[in-house]
Amino acid sequence: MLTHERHEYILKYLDEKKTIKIQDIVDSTGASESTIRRDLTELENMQKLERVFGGAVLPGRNLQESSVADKAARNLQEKKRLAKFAASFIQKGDSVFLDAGTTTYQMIPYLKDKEVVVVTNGLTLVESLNEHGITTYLTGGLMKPLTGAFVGAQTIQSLGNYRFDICFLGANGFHAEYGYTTPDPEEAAVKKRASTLARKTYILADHSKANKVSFAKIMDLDQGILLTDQIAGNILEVIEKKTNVKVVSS
Amino acid sequence: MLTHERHEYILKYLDEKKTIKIQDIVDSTGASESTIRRDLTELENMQKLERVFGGAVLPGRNLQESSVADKAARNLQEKKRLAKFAASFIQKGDSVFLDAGTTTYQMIPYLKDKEVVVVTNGLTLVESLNEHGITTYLTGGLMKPLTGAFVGAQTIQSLGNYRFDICFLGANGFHAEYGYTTPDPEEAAVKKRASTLARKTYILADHSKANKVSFAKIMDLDQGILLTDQIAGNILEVIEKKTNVKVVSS
DNA sequence: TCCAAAATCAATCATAATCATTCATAAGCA
DNA sequence: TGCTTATGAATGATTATGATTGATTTTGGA
Repeated sequence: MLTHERHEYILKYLDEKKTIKIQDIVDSTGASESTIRRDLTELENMQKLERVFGGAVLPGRNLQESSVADKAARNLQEKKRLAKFAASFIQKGDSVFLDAGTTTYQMIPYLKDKEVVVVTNGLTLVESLNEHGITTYLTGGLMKPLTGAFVGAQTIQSLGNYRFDICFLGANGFHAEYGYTTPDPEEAAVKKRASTLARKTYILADHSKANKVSFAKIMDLDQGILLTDQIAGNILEVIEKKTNVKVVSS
Repeated sequence: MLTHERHEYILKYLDEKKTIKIQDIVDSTGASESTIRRDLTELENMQKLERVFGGAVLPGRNLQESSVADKAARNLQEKKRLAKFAASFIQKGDSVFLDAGTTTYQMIPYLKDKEVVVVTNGLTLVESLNEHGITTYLTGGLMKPLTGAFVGAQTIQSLGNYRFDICFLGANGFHAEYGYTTPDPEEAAVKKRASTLARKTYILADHSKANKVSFAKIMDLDQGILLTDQIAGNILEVIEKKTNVKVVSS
């Protein structure tokens, strides 16, 4: 069976049943599990489907809710720990840039008593920041429905009006050679811009992001301080040569 | 049964019946109690439901939402009529400024087929615009918690990047001598700025705003076209001398 | 009201399923 | 032949699951 035929089969099946199990595909196509996994990964990159544990589903029509909320729920406790740790680096009265993202979102409760001014590009963060009584500026611009992050020339320009004492960014991967990366080039550009406007930049990325490389580069490792939870010994050594790493005490 | 499938099942069931028992889910999915508990915990983290003893219910709307929703519910039908009327002035392909506010919010469904590009200063409008697949830029800036409107120098500056074919503003009062007014001076400044960048400006204000004067002036009556529902005869005459008025046909 | 039984709960553990990654091989193509 | 791409098997890691435990909450009768 041709690769293309399998892809067609998967998509057609998905279109009818909305959901598909890897084992079922293996049984009906005769291909190996590895191959089917590769198929699904590829189709996911084309945004034709969304992978879930054990199979795949049609991409949520309400992407904002389904996939972002999914991610937010995952490892919530670890995210909170990392967020609290990150917030501990903030001084009273700092001007803070807070990147859009589920981990940075968890930092908000810990900003309450710091008398900070926050600038963010995250739509979902604004309301929560306001509820906590934190003075907040939103960059504005064009919104990415998937992440609720603002991007584009307008966003970049907005940022130029500010200087930050401290800047917190999310990243999908960090790698000794390729630096910090994230899937969307436009979001990467915003992150980079924010970083250059800050006296100190911290990147929040848990251990699952170690050695991962995503499509768009944000910046090199040495441009920021990495905050993470735990990390395998030998990887840590390589990374530590390039950047300053701080690990949450467990 | 995939984890994702169970989640879908639970949410769908909840959406119909408003309430769900753990035992019922166990019986109908065949999964263990532990698993279902974990499902519910996760869905609660996503704010898709609220756990109660023995099961789960649909999440209760928080206070912030309810008070805004209250306001929105008031005269909802009239607002929708006025909004639909306003949208009828939009040409295909127009660049549109949409002011923050409950009436302008109701215009969104009618923008769908107009292939417009929208710029707005209203936080609550962005998500709805995105759901309707409308290309949207948010001005950003400092948010006014009560109205969800962005204001300040940042907002004003953002606006300077655009020119609008058509501009829709809300107002709390219109008056022959004092013009269009609104309670917040900063919001008034944004409205005025948007108006000067537009070829045509429409103000949406129902009859209850007639002859009312609020603290901050947006602009004189002759700077825009007033859209309203009905208006007492003698007032209308006075207003009409100063501005172009269009009344919804009832 | 109070108490005890029943139901439900969170937390933990071991197991099973699924996962990404790597490597060696096979197939396609110049 | 030499090169690229696709495949399948093996691995160790990650995630999901079900059973068990003892704690907590609800229920219903005295």
